[in-house]
Amino acid sequence: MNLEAQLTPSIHKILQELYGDIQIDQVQLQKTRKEFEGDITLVVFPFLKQSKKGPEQTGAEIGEKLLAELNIITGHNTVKGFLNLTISDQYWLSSLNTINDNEAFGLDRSAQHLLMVEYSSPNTNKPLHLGHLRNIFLGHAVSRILEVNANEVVKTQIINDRGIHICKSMLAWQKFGNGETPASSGLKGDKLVGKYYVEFDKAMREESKALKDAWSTGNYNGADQAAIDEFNGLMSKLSQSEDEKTQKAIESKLKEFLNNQTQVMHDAKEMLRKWEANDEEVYGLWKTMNGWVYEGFDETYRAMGVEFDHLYYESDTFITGKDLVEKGLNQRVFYRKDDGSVWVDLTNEGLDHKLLLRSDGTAVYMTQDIGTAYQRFLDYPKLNGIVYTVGNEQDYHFKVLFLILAKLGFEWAKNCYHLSYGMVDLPSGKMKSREGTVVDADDLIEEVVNKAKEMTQERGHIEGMSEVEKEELYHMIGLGGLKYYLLKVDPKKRMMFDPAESVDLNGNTGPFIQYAHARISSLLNKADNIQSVDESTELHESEKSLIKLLNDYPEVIKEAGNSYSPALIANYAYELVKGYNSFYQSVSIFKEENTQKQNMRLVLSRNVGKVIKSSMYLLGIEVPNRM
RNA sequence: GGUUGCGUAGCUCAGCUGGAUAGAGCACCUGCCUUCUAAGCAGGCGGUCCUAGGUUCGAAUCCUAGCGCAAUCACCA
Repeated sequence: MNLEAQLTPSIHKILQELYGDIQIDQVQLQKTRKEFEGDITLVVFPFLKQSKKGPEQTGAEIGEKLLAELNIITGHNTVKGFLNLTISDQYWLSSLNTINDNEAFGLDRSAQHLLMVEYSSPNTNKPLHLGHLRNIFLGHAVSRILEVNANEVVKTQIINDRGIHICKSMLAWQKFGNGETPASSGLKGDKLVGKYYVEFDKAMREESKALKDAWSTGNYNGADQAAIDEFNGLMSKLSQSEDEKTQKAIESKLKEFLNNQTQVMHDAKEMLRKWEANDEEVYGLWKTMNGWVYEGFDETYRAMGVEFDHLYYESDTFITGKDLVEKGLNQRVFYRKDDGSVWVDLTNEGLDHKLLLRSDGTAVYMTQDIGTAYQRFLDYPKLNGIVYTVGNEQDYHFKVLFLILAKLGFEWAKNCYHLSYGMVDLPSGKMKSREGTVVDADDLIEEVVNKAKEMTQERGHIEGMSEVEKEELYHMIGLGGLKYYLLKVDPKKRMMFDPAESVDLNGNTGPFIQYAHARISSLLNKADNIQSVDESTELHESEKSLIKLLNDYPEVIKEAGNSYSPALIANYAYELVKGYNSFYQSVSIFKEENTQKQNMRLVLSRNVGKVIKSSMYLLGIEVPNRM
């Protein structure tokens, strides 16, 4: 139990003795700011009415009484209505011993609930990029944070392995690939498939442009009349549009229309139909190319140091989704329009109508998500809830999904949570695949590791390490820096990714924290026979504030769990390391002649190291013993 | 246009359920390695907490309005 929780009841009781009726929530304790003397501060403003005295006098009065009655309080002073209380060194030293005795300090692995955390969830038509990195690191870290908040966690992803986008890559590969494989080209599987996705897009754009030019000059070349009419309608609207916004809207409509008229697009759609009809050749190609992608992804996940317990594929769950929609239709939760499409009416919930099945009976994204959620609760009957790590561009989607699941009568719907995170921007603006500004995940990882290598060699702390150990170290530092950089920002917020800053080693960075751990390891290597702390040892200010920080750890873990925020852990670890560095610089350990003090400093160091390692583990970051 | 989110130092970000003189890192400037790892430490410079009202003993934090930015509102995913 932390100090505040421990003190509140006794202080409340004493205040009642002094002033009569005082509510317990009027007892507001906070940490004493470092410019004042004391450890914990009681805000006295709420008691002025009952005390009928000024803030200074009231504070002094309460302070005297607390000093007399509570023996862990050894002093007090009142500044402008804030009663600062000093807590005995003995209390702090005793808490250090408690921490020292508990190897799993702050961690509750009791697994009382079963949760599923979904993250990554890529499409199988292109490689992972920077946006996925934030998603993956976040989901992975949140999984670990939930695990130490009394949950068992199943880590999962939903792989978007079917649909028109996959067929595009497949078609382009058929047309232009000449049988190229990852083995024949030396390209990573996901990169190879991504290359053909780009090829498709290029072919479609070229054809689309040619079509526009031809049709603009009246050369329709046998196109059907309805299409020609729509084209001319859009063109004349475009020429009449006045403001920029409507013009842009019409342009994008025109573009989409033209894309849909192209032969390659027709072929891709035909391929999708064949896939749904289980056409042997198409299905075989689909299996092969997805297989390449998975091999590529696995390699990237391994480099990232993340893993999954259970994979879901949309090709397996979209049928379930369709069945559930039919069921909902029968229960009159949904309705069918004349054209055969199926909808849900969410106007009572303040939202709109939402499509669940197309008029041709095929599934949309929402349909698949309904099926996947249902399947998960079938697979795990004890499942308490699902956490979806998905960008905030899909806030609306998940709001709708959870409402639909509730309407279908699933009680667990209320335990589904959208872990919504902000987009990652580059200094040059948004990432756009069209403009080639997408930062590839593999490239980025390689870059940060190389940078770590360069900087580590420059420092020269690694003599005597084997080549393997060195490579591991570079990887640990590079990736640690990258993860920390992406995780230290509040997940909910949009963030700026500055490539130069992400490989920085100084200040609020991953390597800064790793470095502290390496220093501590090196210290402990030189020490022998560390005992528990003698509670009469005299405490230096920097030592006391470090012990206070250590005491905060369990609370930080809880808050991080409640708010699904690894950023709280990152910020805490940074504060702890800053505190440790300050301590490290201001006192000496092996030159200390007082053996009690020396031992206490070693215990303190050991436990700071332990908490650094533990908090970094929660972020998915490894810490070295040397660097 | 409707809805949602955001707006804090030159830049990137912390500031928990309202509490003291708003904090870090980067950048810039000063010091500190014959002492346990200088990827460090100590210090300096830097603020209309978007604006205007309101609630309160007290507001960066809560409420209202406005301005700006972003996302979303598809038989896309």
